[in-house]
Amino acid sequence: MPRPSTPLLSPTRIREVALAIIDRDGLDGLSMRKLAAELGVRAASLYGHVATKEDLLHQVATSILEKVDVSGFASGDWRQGLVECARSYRAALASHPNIVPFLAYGPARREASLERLDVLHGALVAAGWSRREATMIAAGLMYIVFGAALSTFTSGFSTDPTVYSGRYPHLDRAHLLPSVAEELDRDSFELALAAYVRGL
Amino acid sequence: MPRPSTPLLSPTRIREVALAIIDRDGLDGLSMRKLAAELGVRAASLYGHVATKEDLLHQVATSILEKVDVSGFASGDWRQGLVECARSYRAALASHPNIVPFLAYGPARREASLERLDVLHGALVAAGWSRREATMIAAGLMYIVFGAALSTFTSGFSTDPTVYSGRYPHLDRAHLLPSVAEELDRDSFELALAAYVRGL
DNA sequence: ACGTTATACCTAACACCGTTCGGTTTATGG
DNA sequence: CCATAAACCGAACGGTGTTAGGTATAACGT
Repeated sequence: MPRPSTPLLSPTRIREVALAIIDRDGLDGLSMRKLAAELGVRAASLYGHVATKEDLLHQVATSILEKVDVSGFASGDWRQGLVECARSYRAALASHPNIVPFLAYGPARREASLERLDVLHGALVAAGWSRREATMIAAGLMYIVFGAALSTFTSGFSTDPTVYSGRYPHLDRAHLLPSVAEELDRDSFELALAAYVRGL
Repeated sequence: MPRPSTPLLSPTRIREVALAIIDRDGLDGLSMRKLAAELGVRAASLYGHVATKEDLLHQVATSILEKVDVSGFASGDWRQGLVECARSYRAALASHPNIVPFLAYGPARREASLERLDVLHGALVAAGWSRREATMIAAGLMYIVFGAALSTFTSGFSTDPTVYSGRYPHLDRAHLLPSVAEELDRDSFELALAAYVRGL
């Protein structure tokens, strides 16, 4: 199949299908050959639109990061701004959890991340924090956001009660967790966020 | 080379060299062939000692997690216990940063993690928190520990000042960060930890 | 001391991966 | 109408994790 009348591929479509595969099959489940197949194309054709697989992943990452909303700082209340910014950040990450490990890699190099970081940093400095303090406070917020988005905690529990019963005295009801994992994850995030902001 | 007089391979030696490669070349820098080569052996020989590469990574992960010390709870002061536990956890992770992304994957399934989690959970319940609260507090602590260990924040900055100057008004000194990244990372972690524990 | 067996390594191969090279056909601009 | 560039393809390269089957030796039972 040579040059078709209407192109089969576009950067946008490639990104969308790639993200869909990541959501469905995980980060390791994305291969250029599989992506091409789902686009009705062969792997080599992708390289006319994308420099490399890593480049594609960065594009997908950026498309997710761009949904983070930092307008909460407009209120002037930096604590509220911090909370709303963190919520928006986590929501963006939680909607595509499989890509978070990649997203966590060097976020400060991504333009979309830097723009938001700049707003955050500026608002903190305007509120009276020193530059260094503002950097550290923003870092701490990112710790909680990414830690929560990795969702490494509650979702890792097994649904098989025999894994825990009798072996870990204080975790003998840990098997209950997966059934309410989503709610517990959100509540844990909110608790951590509230405690952090209050403790500043 | 058939059966040598003294075995070249042992689970311990394999784990040590694997970790050394990960520390030196990153998580993606570890391949079974390279690992075998550094052990003076061919790749296939590894499979007599290790079920799979993922199995090997879990073994390495466990060997790191086992160094986490939760004895800080013996003091009876749960806040202090939380802080010391988090410090120990982060120290263990920070000494092998390249494996953290793998470590972050489902830590609650690992025996070494569960043991420590059990101690943490028990101490919080003993201090008067409900089971659910204890779970969430422990989760929040893990958010900060893993978020900080991913070190995704300060270490991601470029050393090239032109990347930032003039483009992000509040980050115009961001290029200074890498030179003091280690100290800033530690301080950011301590600040986040202190704020979190105080805010509980 | 000798034969058997299990051990600990090997070579070769499979199926997959990301990526590149050199075509082939067709849509598009002059 | 022709030249050119676009968009896709087949085939290949070197790499990956992993398996099957082979081989020589160390260790063991008699």
